Amino acid sequence: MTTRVPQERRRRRPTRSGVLLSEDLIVETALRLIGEHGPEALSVRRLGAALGCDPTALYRYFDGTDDLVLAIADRIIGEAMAGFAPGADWVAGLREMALRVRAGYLAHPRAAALAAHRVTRRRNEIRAVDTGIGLLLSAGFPPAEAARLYLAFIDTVLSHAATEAAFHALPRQGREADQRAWRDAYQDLDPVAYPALTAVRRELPAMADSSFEQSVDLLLQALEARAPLTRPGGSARPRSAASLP
Amino acid sequence: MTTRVPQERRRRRPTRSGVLLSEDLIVETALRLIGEHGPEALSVRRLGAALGCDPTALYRYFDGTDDLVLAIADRIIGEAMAGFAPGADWVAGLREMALRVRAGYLAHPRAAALAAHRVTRRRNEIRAVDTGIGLLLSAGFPPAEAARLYLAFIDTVLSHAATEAAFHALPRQGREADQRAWRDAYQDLDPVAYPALTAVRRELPAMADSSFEQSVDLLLQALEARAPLTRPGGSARPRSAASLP
DNA sequence: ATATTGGGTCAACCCTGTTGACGTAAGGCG
DNA sequence: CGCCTTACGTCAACAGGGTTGACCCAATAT
Repeated sequence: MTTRVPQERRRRRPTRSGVLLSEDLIVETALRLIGEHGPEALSVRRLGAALGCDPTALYRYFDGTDDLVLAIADRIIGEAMAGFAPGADWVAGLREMALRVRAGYLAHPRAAALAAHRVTRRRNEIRAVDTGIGLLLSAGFPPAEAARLYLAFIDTVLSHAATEAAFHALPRQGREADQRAWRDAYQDLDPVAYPALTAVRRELPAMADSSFEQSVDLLLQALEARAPLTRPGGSARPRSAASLP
Repeated sequence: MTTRVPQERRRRRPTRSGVLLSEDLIVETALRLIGEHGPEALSVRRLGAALGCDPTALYRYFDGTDDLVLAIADRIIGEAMAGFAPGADWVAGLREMALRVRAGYLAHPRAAALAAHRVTRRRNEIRAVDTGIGLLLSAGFPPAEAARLYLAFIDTVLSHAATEAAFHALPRQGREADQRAWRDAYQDLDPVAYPALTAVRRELPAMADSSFEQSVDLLLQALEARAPLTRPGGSARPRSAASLP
């Protein structure tokens, strides 16, 4: 497994350009690079150039690109969940949690696309799991069901966020092509071969939009319907009238 | 500018090693390559070597790596949906569709990691979209809502499948380590700092299991609750009976 | 039989991540 | 204060990636 840098770095030596490298500085610069010049700007060489050091100097701080990406991912999770304090309404809490995770990933699409399907098992992730399961427990779900439902919830949120991030991480060309596809390729179809597509033809351009919130809403609706306790916030959303008492 | 090969290829010319190239042969070889040696084994050069042709010959059939990946994705969809004929029960139809897509991606776990997040805009995908939207229309949803809900449905299915495929694509070592993590790393936690995790401690090993079916069930439950028409199959939802003892 | 052109080949360019050797300066220690 | 160790920044090099343009042969259309 990754032989990470053991402890506090004591000895510092400025680079040729006078910069004092540090793990934090490298991660921050990597995120800035991605934010400014697009997802494909993250490479060891470019990162070295942005830091004003030799690219290979980064290998003194990280075992490789993978290790660096994990460090970035850890920071993203920390940023996303920073200051999150759920209230009494567990449905609203889960929804905000979903939106925070999604925003965190979308803020750094390339890093997210690389680290999306990975279980970090680090502090920030553990804290998030505790928070999420806590919300389901507060809804009255017994422990076993709370754990299972949380898994379904977070897997849905994470995999959707990963999908969106992966799309944003595509090179500009492919991204636009994918969006255009719903207007172009799906428009002139044989009505006999594709009756359903023909029926919803005018709605297809909207398929380029994100389904994240729609999916989360559907999931939360189902969770609320199954919850042993009614939630404190009351039924602010129209669909919950159909839920069980 | 995707200048895809217009129609049937008429002129054939064997490569130096005597192989007759074709779009199908290239895609099949790519899938075999990925299945045998992992996703990183897919490169234009290696694929050329496996086919017994010059690497750049592939550019006569695909605009680039991206185009090839889309063709691979579409073939996986085609394999998964082959022979699928939904009955009157639209919920059951969507569920089978979900399971088929999942099985298709799991059959090629390593290719799925590359392909699952893309819009192929090819024949097999278009047919699948038509089928799925058709099922929602048969449930009585108006066109706009059918399109939006289908997007949420298929995005959930695809992104979950991608997550699972990515896990299955891990080397055996890392997979077992990930599963052990739920027993090990999440077991000895500070009960004060992580109360919820402590409460569900005995259920955590189950977190290593898949949440695919659970998530699909939740989604279908929400869809059924919103459907204008009651479904022909009756309301014998497997969920309530399938809940844990 | 000849003209056309699809498409396989080759060389070249610029990008990537990663490694090993090298040397310099920082910091502990006498 | 000055040595000695070693952290770490630098450099050169390697192997592999995608993609392009020129070249030219042969398969087909006429």
